[in-house]
Amino acid sequence: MTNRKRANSLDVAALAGVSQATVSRAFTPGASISAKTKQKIEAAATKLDYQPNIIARSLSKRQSKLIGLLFTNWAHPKAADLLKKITEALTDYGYKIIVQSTTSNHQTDDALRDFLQYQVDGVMVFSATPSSEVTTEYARARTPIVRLNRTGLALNTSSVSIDATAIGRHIATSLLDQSYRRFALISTDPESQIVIKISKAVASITAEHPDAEIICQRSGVDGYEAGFREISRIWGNQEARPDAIICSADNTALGILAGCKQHLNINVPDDLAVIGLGDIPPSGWKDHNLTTVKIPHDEMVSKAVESLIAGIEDPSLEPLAFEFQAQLILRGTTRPVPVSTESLL
Amino acid sequence: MTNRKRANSLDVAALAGVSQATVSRAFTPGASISAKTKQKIEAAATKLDYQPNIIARSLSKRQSKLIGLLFTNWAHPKAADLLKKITEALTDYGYKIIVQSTTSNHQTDDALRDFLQYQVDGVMVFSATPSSEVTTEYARARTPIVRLNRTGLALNTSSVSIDATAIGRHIATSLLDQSYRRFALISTDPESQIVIKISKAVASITAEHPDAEIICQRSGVDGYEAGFREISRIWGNQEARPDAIICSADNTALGILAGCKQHLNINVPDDLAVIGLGDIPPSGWKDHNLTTVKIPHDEMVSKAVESLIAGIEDPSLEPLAFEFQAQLILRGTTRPVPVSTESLL
DNA sequence: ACATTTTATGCAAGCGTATGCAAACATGAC
DNA sequence: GTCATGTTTGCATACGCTTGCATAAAATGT
Repeated sequence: MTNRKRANSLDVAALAGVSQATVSRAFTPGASISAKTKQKIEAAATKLDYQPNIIARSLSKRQSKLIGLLFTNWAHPKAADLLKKITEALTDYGYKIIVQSTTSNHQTDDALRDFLQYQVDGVMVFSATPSSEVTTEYARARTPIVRLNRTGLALNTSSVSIDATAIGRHIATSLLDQSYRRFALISTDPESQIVIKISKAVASITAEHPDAEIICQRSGVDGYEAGFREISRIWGNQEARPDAIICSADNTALGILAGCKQHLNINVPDDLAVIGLGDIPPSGWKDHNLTTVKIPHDEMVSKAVESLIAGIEDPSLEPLAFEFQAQLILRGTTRPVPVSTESLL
Repeated sequence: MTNRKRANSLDVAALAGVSQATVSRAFTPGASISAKTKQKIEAAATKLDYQPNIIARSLSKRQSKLIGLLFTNWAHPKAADLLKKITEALTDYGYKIIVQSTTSNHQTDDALRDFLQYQVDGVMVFSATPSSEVTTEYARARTPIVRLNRTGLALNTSSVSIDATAIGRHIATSLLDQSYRRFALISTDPESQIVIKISKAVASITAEHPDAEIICQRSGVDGYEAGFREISRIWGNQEARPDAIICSADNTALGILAGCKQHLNINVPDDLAVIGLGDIPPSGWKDHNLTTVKIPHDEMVSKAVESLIAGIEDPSLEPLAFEFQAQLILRGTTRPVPVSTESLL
C-alpha cells in the first residue's frame, strides 16, 4: 500500500485482465466498451487508486483542456468576482484555468509565451494588451485570445468591453439635464481606453452645448486618499471650480466626497455633483450613496468565456469585438433628474 | 509559414543538423552542451518558432511544475490581493498555478482529485478543509497540501493561520482597559475556526473579570447591510445592550457603524465600541475610522508558499501548522487607550 | 443452423520530451 | 604521438495515454 509509484492504466489492465487500451476506453466517455468490462475495470481502478494522467492524455490528444488567464488589474474593485466568475464558467465547459499575474507589458508577452508552452487551448487576458508579435504567434498556433475589459478588434484577438462612448454621452447628457455645466474629469490610468472614450464622449456632448465646458481634467488620481487630496486642490483653484466631477473609479469618488464633507464644506449635490465608475459595494451604502456607473461584469464574462470556447472549437472563427451597455445609477451625489429625462434610464 | 503543425524538437534538430536529444539539452538549463551548438540550435528554434512542449516535458520528468490552488472564500475582502500574492510568489519559484473555485465541501474533494489527475506537484487550499480520504490519497501520491486560513495540523496537511486565541485575548483585554464591560460578538460564518477561537478567548478573559460579560452573540450576519439591520435589533433589546461589539468582518462593522450614526443616535465610541476584523481599506477612511484587526496576509502567504515548496522538494518533510500574530489597530470606534496599556501594542 | 451486421477488444504506433549509457570528440600533459 | 581526462553528442528507451485498424465476440436476421 505504501507503493511509491502511482498506478497507471497498465497496472489496472493487468489487474482487470484486459488490455491497456481497454482501460483507456473505460475512462473515455462515449468510447466503445461493454458495461461489464467497464465495471470490472472501475473496480480494479479504485482498488489501485488509479486516476488517468491528464498530462499524458493531453500529450496524446494534442489538447490540454487548459486555458491561460492573464490577470493584470488586481486593483480592480471586482477583481475577485471576475476571477471567480471566469474560473467557474470555464470549469463548467470542462477546462482548467492556469493563472498568471503580470504588471508590465513586457511580462505580458512572456506570460503569454509561457502559456503557449503549456499548450493551452485558449487564453483570456484581463485588462492588458499583448504585443502583435505574440498575437501572431498565437494566430499561427491557432490558439484564440480574448481580451476582457479592452476594446477594439486588434491583432487577431477578440475583445469584450463596455460601450464607453455611449455611457460617456449618457453621463454628460444626464448632468446637463440636471443643470450642471462645468465638468471635471478625474481618472486613474490615463491610458485606459475606456476612460479615454468616455472623456471624448463627454467632450463631444459639451461641445454641442453652448454654456457647458470641461473645466479641468486630471489623471493619475488613484484611490480614496488620492481623491480626498485631489478635491482640495481642485477647489483651491477658485476661478475654475467645476460643478460636476466625473471620476473613473468609485474609490476616488468616495474620497472626493469625504473631502467635500469634512473640510471643504461643499454641498453635494447642490454645489457639486460627483459620479463614480464601477458601483462598488460601499457606493451603495447609505452613508455614501454615490451616483455611479454599473458595469455588467457578469454578462461580459459570460460572453468572453463563450466566445473563447467558440474560438477553440472552431479555429477558423474570426475574432470579434463585443461591447456591452453600462448603466448609470443615479443616487444622492447628483441632483434628482427632471421627469422628462427619466425615461432614458 | 502557415504550417499547421507546431514545430517540435525533432524539426529543430533536423534544421540544426543535430540529434533531438541535443535540442532537448539546449533547452535544459545546466545540461551538457557546447556553446556553439547551443547557439546553432537556438537559431534554428527561433526560425521555426519552436518552444518546448511543457506537457511532454512533464510527462517525461514526472513533475508538472503545476500547483493547484483551491479557492473558496471569494468574498474575503482580500481575496484578490491574496490570489495575486500567491500567484506571484509561486511564479517566482518557477511554478504555474491552476485555480479552481469551489463552494461546497463535496466540490472541494472533487477539485482536489482533479488536481491529482493534472499531476500537480502541490496544492494550496484557501479557506477550506479537505476530507481525510482525499488527504490520504495525497499523502500516498506524496503531494503536499498547505491550507491557508485554516488552523491545526489535521490530516497530513500543513496550515498557515493567525493566532486567533492571542488576538481574541488582546481584543478583550484592550476593551476592558478602555472600560467596556458588556460585549457582543457578531460573526459571519459560525463555523470559522478563527471566529470560534476568538470567541473562546474573549469568553475566557471575561470570565476572569468580575463585572465583564458576553451579553450577546450572533452569527450569520454577513455584510454591510446585514450589520446595519443587526444593530437595530440589538439595540432594540434594551435590557441587553452591549457597550462593545466585536465583529468578525469589517464590512459588517461598518454597517453597524452606519446604523449607529444614522438612525439610532448611538455615540461611538462613548456609548458603544465597535471592532472589526480584516482592516479593509474603507475602515481606514476618515469617515469610518474603524478600530479593527490587521491580519498579516503577506507574511502568511509567503510562509504558505515557502512551506509548500519545501514539502515538494523534500516529500519526507512533516506537515507543520504555522500561526501568525494579528495586530489590533486602534482607531476612532473605541475609546483612546489609557497610557498604561499602550505599551502592549 | 448459418450468414450478416454490430459491438468489444487487442495490437501497435504515435504524442514530444528527458536521460542513462556508450561512443566520439576535444584538451592538455608527458 | 600517446594517453588520460573531461566534455559533447547520439542512440535508444521511457513517460502514460489515445486511437486507427484489424480481429474476435456477440447480437441479429433468415
